[in-house]
Amino acid sequence: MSDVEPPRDEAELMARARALAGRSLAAVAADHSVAVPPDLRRAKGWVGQLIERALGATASSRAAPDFESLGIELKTLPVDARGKPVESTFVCTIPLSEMPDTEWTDSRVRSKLDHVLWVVVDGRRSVPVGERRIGAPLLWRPTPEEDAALRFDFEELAGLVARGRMDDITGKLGRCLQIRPKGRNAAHRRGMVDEDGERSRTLPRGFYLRATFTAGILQRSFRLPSAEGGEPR
Amino acid sequence: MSDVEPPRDEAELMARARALAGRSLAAVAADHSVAVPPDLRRAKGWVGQLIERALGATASSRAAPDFESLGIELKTLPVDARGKPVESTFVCTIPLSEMPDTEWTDSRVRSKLDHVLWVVVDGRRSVPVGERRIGAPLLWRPTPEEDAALRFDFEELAGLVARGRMDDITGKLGRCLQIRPKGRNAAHRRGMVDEDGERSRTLPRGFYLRATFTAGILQRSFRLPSAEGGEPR
DNA sequence: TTGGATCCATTTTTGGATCCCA
DNA sequence: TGGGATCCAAAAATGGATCCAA
Repeated sequence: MSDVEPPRDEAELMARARALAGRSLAAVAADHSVAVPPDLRRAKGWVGQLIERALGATASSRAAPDFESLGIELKTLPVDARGKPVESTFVCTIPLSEMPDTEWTDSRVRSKLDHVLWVVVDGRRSVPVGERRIGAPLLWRPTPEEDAALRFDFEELAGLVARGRMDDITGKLGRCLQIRPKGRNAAHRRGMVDEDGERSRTLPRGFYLRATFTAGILQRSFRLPSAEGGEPR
Repeated sequence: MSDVEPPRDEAELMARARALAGRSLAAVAADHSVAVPPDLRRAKGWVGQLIERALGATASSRAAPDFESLGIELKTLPVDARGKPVESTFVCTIPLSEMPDTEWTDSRVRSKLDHVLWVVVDGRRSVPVGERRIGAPLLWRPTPEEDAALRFDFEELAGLVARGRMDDITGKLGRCLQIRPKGRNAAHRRGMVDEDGERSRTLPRGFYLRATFTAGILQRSFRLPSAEGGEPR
């Protein structure tokens, strides 16, 4: 069971994901002969990579959906005791040179988010990594409202990037989509050459979904369909 | 006695509250190894937090009643020499984004006020904080008349908030429930983005009960049931 | 007396910084 | 370097309210 074949179709993928629900990370790691780290400080992408293996994602293939033939992206989503995301979700790095002439509709952000398999995982630091359990999977496509909200933020941010105002960009911008540093460390710089042939070096950054946005996805998918009753309290 | 367990039921809570009646704040503070401030200018919530401890309220746990399992909210009520409240009572902050689609019945204000344990405390500034005595506790639920009055004010205020007229709101509105600033200082602003993507920054505000309203609660509970005779004077 | 202004403690949220692997 | 993300110090919000000039 150490190497899993890519799922042949959506149904097979979802069946596998549902089979993981309720299992501990230690159990799944054992299935694939993977060692469990004591904590995630030195193994930040460990959970995501474990789930990739377990579901047969085309391992770390670049610039392509995790399930290439299905066009589906995999994202693990760490949550707290109440099921709320505890972290923002990385989407993709900023293709600086492409940004100026890319519309939302054919942007990387949008194609990454077009079809996502969210796998909820216990993200409580108080629980040892191996004992954390995998939760329900959710196959998601943005609703028209979600797409519009993402587009709104994207256009604002893309506008700044296109006008070369990279240094005016902070993580504070964007209601659901934000831009934050993404790289080895703060000293690291990425070179680029702009449209006028000017060279500059900027901090590498990426697009992230705010936790409030992913919380909304989970709410709408898990709360509404299940319970008729209103809000608690 | 430094850490008090949450009361198991209403009877236990009331027994504890009655046991505090007549005691000085210094005495209760000593029981819990808490230092008494010289005055409340720099320790505005001190009395409330002391009583929380003494009664075993789920210490500073947020967005939940003070006595969670009992569904009871704790409020200290500072009074003058004649037993009249000297201050308005803070209820909750305004959830700006929720206001437009919240009815009185399931508003935060109403759920906060649904069941309140009022603990009367000497609030005279002429008396050193430590020497001020705790008064009688009163477990209260709004009467139909009180609920109707609160609802009337709430609906007027909520209407203004919903229509975005935040800047027309002053503390003068509302006969029993009012909206006043609540925050670090007058310069502080809280950002929000409305449904149309418009950004605005408004002064943080909260709902408060006017002192005349809480005075009425005390009157009706303490005066009428005890004395058959008419009004004094 | 009132209502705009302010103060503290504590929890929650943020967003800049950082880590591993292929 | 890009893709998998989490860390964690600092900021902001929340709940406890009272202050004080007009």
